[in-house]
This record gives sequence, structure tokens and C-alpha cells, in this order.
Amino acid sequence: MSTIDYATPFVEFNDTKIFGTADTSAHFAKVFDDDASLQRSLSALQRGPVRFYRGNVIALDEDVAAYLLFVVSGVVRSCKICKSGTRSVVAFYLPGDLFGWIDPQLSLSIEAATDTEVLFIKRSGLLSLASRDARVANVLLRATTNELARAQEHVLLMSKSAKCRAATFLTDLWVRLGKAKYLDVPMSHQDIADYLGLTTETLSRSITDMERSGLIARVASQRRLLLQNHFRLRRVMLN
Amino acid sequence: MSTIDYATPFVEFNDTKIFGTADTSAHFAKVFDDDASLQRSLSALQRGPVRFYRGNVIALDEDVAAYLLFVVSGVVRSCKICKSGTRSVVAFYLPGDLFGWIDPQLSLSIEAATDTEVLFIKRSGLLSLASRDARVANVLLRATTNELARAQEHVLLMSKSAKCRAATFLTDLWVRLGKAKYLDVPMSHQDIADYLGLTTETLSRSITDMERSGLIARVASQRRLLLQNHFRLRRVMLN
DNA sequence: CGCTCATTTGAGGAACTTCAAGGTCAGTGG
DNA sequence: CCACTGACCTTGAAGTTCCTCAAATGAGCG
Repeated sequence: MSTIDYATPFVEFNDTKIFGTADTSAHFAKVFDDDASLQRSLSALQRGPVRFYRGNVIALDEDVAAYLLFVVSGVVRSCKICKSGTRSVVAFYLPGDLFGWIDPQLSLSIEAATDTEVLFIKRSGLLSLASRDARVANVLLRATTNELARAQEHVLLMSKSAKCRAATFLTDLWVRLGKAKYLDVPMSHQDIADYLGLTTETLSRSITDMERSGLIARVASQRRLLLQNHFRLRRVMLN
Repeated sequence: MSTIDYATPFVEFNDTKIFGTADTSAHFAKVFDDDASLQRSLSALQRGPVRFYRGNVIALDEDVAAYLLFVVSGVVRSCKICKSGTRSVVAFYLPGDLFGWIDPQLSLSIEAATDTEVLFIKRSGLLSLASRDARVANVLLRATTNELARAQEHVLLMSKSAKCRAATFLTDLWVRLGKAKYLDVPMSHQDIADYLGLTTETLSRSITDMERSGLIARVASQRRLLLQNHFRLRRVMLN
């Protein structure tokens, strides 16, 4: 686990958690809710949940080579610092996401975009379990292809206009978070801008623009949004 | 296979093939060169190689749902036509690439970027084979994670400057094609531009610019390049 | 040679970035 | 309780990059 300090005391979570913090044992195993022996095998491979403060590094290449990660609560970002000093966010992972098939060549760093709880799952153990149990293999394949589909959508997004990118990001996030009435954006504008390949200024202008034209509204807190006009939002998302 | 016309007579291949056209039987099975019974199982799942002319559609969603694709020769592009009429190329597949885990939600179309030979492999059959043979499962997982890594690199590329994108594309292509002395770019500038999120004009200007500053040189045919100064190329690729 | 299609080049304009400043909010200490 | 602080977000003006439109050049093929 290299030099990561996950023994830091943890104070409080933000409101993005979807699992209660009480049952910290078998979050990932819940995916296989019918087979007790399988759940035991999975629990044996888990480590955590481990808590991280916002901004801290969760894993680097060496860790990612040995573990898959399962997000229990909060938001995780996978990002790359270029030699030129610029940062790109390759992906966000939300509660329930299983990920970790990452090319060490890319040398991405996995970080906590908000305070977060993460499960570490022994990669080798999970793979050998998968070779014996087709359900596990299926879950792994599904997780990977899901991530691939998201990456491809991300590619497509990057060649659209700033306003389209922002609208698409917010709508997708709203869907991924369960289509609640309000969209409480959990990550910072800097993170979102780095994900969308924009500056924070352009992102801010895009959002303000959408607000002015009545597509979205800001409610109370700064980061609480209301997606008002889904029809017109969808039209902006087409470019 | 829907409405695709792959019975069209085929005239001639371009020079990107890596397999001889004589042994048309077991291109994919060659990956498992040690086990004759496994090779037989795999051959039974294959269909093809099927030949396609440059520009023709190879597969749409329905086909992709049922088959994985293995490129025998030529270049395959996976692309998306937006409702606004713009086209994006999500990925290029070269000889030896196995792919097809594509989200039907994205409704990508798989097309021949050059004249090409493609193997169709029954998805369901391959998956059940994978659940019985760990080597097959491994190849599938490797193929998927490779594609994911490429997609993530693609995302990173899209937030860089035009010149950096062009330089990176050419260098990566040169590597993927085996680091031959000359880089014979198999696809059109339009395809490359759509892959990089640029216009053909900007792409052309970027390449001309690199030529003028001695990073690359054009040799004889229009699409034959010589990567001259790898050191300076690498510097441009950093942004 | 003359056709078509692909690539190149140029000039002007739009979109996004950069730089700089102002505003908002939550936490902290007087 | 209130001012102070620092992080985050917003706004404006100027500059750069890339796109758009238009036209010229070049390559491949009958």
C-alpha cells in the first residue's frame, strides 16, 4: 500500500454516502446476495472499508496492481498529472462502483474527491475465485465493460462544446446518483473542469449560462442544483 | 447481421495486412498455439474471415451484441454519428485486435477504415468456453482491459493541444504497427481528425508544422511518413 | 488527359483560455 | 457575536487556439 496514510482519524462524512456506516462488513459481497459460502470467500479477500479524507491519495500503481477497489461511500477520482503540470481527471467512481483495471503505463493516481470509504479486494484472489465461479467472472466482466463504455462516452464528450459537456456531465451525474429531486454535486468545480477538459472559468460560465436560460437552478447551497428543463437540457447535450 | 452487404466482390488489399491471405482458417485460434482441441472449439465459433471494402459498415448494434470481432487485416474504426451530423471516431482496431464489448446504448457503428478482413466470433460460445477454460477467460479480460487503457489514453489526449494530439497519434500508430522504418498511415485524414476531435484542416496544419520543424518527413507517397526526431516528438507529446 | 476525391493553404471569426479581480461561504479565533 | 481567513466559485477583458468558409493544389484512376 506504499506510503498512504489511511490511519488518519476521520471526522465526518458529507452527504453522498449510500450505505449506512454501521454495517461495515460485507458491502461488496452484497452483490451476491444469495450464496452464503460465496459471501464468505469474498469477505476473506476484502480489506476495509478504509476511510480517506478529501484530497488524499487512495492508491498508486503498485496498489492498483494488487487490489481492485470498491467504493462504499463518497467519490473517488482517477487522475493523471502531466509533466507539464496540468491535471486530467480520467474518471469518477461513485458508491457501488468496482474498478481497478488500470494500465500501470498510464501511472494514474487514485484519489478521494470527497471524504470516502473504499474496500480493497485482493486482485489475485478475486481472479482465482472468478475462474471457479462464473457469477464472479460475470460481475468482473460487467464492471470492466461498464467502465469501458463510460470511457468511450467520455471520449465522445470531449469533442463537444463546453456547454454541452457541462450539461451532459450534470445530467449523467444526476442519473448515476439515483435521479434524486436535487442534484448535490459532490466534487469541486476544479475536479469537474479537469474531467471535462475545460478551465474552471469556462465551466462556471457554462453553468451560469444554463442557469440564466432556465435549464437548471441553484438551490440554497452553492453545490445544490435543480435540473429544471430536461427537454431543453437534452437538446443542449446533442451539441 | 442485419442489412450489411459483405457478399460484395473484393478486389485487392492495401498493404496493412499482417497475416497471409492464404491461411484463412484459424487466425484467432493462433493465439492459443499449443492446444489442438481448444483450437478446434474456437474454430467452430468463428465465421469468416469476411472481407469489407473501405468505408463499408461491418457491424451495428445487433451484430455487436452477438459477436466479438477479430481484425485479420486492414483497419477498423468504431464511430458515432451524432444527431447534429458530426462524426466521432471512438477507436481504431488493427490486425490482431479482438474487440466488441460495446455498449448498445452508445449505438456505435463498426466500419472498415481500409479494405479489411474480419473474423466474427460467437459471443455466447466464447463466453461459455471462457467459463470452462481459464486461458480463454484470460485472453478476453486482457483484450478488454487493453481496450480500456486505450480509451483512457484517448481521453487524456483530447484535452491537449492539436499539435500534441497529432504527434501522439502518429507515434502511437507507429508503435502499434510494429515500429517499421516508415509509417504508412492507413486511414484518411478525415478519420484521424474525427478520432482526435480536430478538423482535417487543423490536423493538416499540425502535420505540416511538424514537417517544417523537422520532426517528421514525408516520403514518396502522400501517406508515408518518417518519424525523424523521436526526442523532439516526445517533447511535443508532453504538450 | 481529365475526372474525382483527399489534402493543403489562407483569411476571418468563434470558442475557449489566461490573467486579474471580486464575491461567497464555512470554519476559526478574538 | 463578529471580523478574519482561506478555499472555492464567479465575472470581466484581452489573447490564443482552433474552426469555418473558400479556394487551390495534388494524387489516383479510368
